[in-house]
Amino acid sequence: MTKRYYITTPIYYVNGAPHIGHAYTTIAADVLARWKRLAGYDVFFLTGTDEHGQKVEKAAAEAGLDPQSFTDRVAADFRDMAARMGASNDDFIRTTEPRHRHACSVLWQRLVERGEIYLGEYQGWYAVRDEAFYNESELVPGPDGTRLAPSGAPVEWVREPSYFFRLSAWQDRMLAFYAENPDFILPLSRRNELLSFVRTGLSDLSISRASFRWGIPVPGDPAHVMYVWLDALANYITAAGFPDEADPRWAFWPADLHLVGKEIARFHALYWPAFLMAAGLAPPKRVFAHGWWTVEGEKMSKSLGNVIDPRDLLARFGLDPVRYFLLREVPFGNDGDFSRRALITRMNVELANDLGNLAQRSLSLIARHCAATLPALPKSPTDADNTLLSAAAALPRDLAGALDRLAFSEALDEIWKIVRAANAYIDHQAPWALRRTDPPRMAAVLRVLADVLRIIATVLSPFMPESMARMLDQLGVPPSARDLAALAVPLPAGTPLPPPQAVFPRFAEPA
RNA sequence: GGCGGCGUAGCUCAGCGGUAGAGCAGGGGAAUCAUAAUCCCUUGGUCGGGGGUUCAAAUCCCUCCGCCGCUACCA
Repeated sequence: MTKRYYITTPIYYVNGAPHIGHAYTTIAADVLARWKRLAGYDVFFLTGTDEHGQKVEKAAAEAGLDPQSFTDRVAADFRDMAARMGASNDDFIRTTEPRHRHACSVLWQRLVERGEIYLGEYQGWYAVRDEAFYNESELVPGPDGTRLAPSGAPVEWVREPSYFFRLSAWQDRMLAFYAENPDFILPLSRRNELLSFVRTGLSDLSISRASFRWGIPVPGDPAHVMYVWLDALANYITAAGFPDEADPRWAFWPADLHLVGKEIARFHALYWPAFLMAAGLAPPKRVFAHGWWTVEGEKMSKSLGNVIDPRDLLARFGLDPVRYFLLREVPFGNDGDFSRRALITRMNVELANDLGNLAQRSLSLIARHCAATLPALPKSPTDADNTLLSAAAALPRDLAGALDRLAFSEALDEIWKIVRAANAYIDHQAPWALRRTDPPRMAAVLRVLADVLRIIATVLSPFMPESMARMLDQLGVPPSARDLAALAVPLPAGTPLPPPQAVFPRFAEPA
């Protein structure tokens, strides 16, 4: 039976350019997708763009473009970002595509048929200047006693017809769902927030707008377009072939994991499963909300001018070090700080010194003293050999555990324990000294190192695909033998190895 | 206001009932195969303040101080 794994990033809202936060989600999802493929799963990895809504309509107008041309341009930019981040996504969905408009319409109709949608009236304090509704509690008193929006804009009480989703009827069923699926929304802090939100009571959700046009029309009532979140969330089933349940991709539903930023946890962990269950569809298995990055200790903002285009980072530091840093520096789920200094330290200490140099010193000795071919495994391995080899051999299993919990930084920490152990091993064994006293033992030591490096490079390949492919090249591992299962089969002694080349050069500060 | 979380070595954090841990940074030594990288040893903390429970508390309870998140339609 095929093991399947369906993972998604959010679809990114196209009213701004891609920044480090988008890259972060995409990279994390990519690592999991690659890891699952390595472990033998049939993976479907989806990313894309969310292109409807009033903000997009407005941003397009400001850019002097019609909405479709505008979204075409920005969507292309996000697609480029994903590719440059090394994302191995199997599909890239845009909510303006016909397949998605169709899926949304069918989903809507199903909700109507099941009595989950009704036509009502949306009312509230509306600020024309902000084009936004505000809560009573958010309003501030104006100078002449009138109410004002937090922005200072005047507000008026507005009523407009709107379709509603009967969310209030789902409160108990959602609480039961969370109780039955304690790991549905992670990390735990987000689960607590969500539970307390649901317990305080759910109101019905307005799911259509009549005040602008840029969206998917409500079936049977073209004066309304669908609420952007209903539209956006549905992308995850559109891409799985909905409503065509004969589509091979439908076998991937329900999704194993929706990776999201913490700001959109509620949409994915409450509204989305409620919509799905209301439509008679299975909810996703898990939602994980990661944290936010500050830059050099400051919140990212356009006015501070510190918004980083991830592609600028690649140009300066290279793709793999950036991927490594983002997942190593901060426990996934926490907020973190992106600092140039911290990145350079990790590049130089962990990538160049610890791992890069370990490979270089081991491979140089093999190249020079073993006729550039892979030595044979030790005939009678020592305790030191066995300790190191078995610790390395345990990595795939240990990492599977950590990665199932999305503990990327823990996983990398586990790997680095082995890297340090291997550096201690080579120092203690001193193969450069054995060369004179005991050449067969030198060869055995070097083979142990080569095998340990092979395991390390294999399990690290989801994190740093390009660099680890080069390392595996140098270790003589054929492309067909680079998954977890292949680790069980030792490479034949005598395999010719190419000349070693540094995989992670030290980063020198430009003068 | 309500609900939840955090405050542990210079820095980033782990530990969550049994007399303080990791990485980085700092100090000393070894080695010289290697990207002057590595290895070994080591200096740092009355675990935010106070009170309590316990034979025993970073670890449980109370309280105070300081931060932070959520509190409905806003990626």
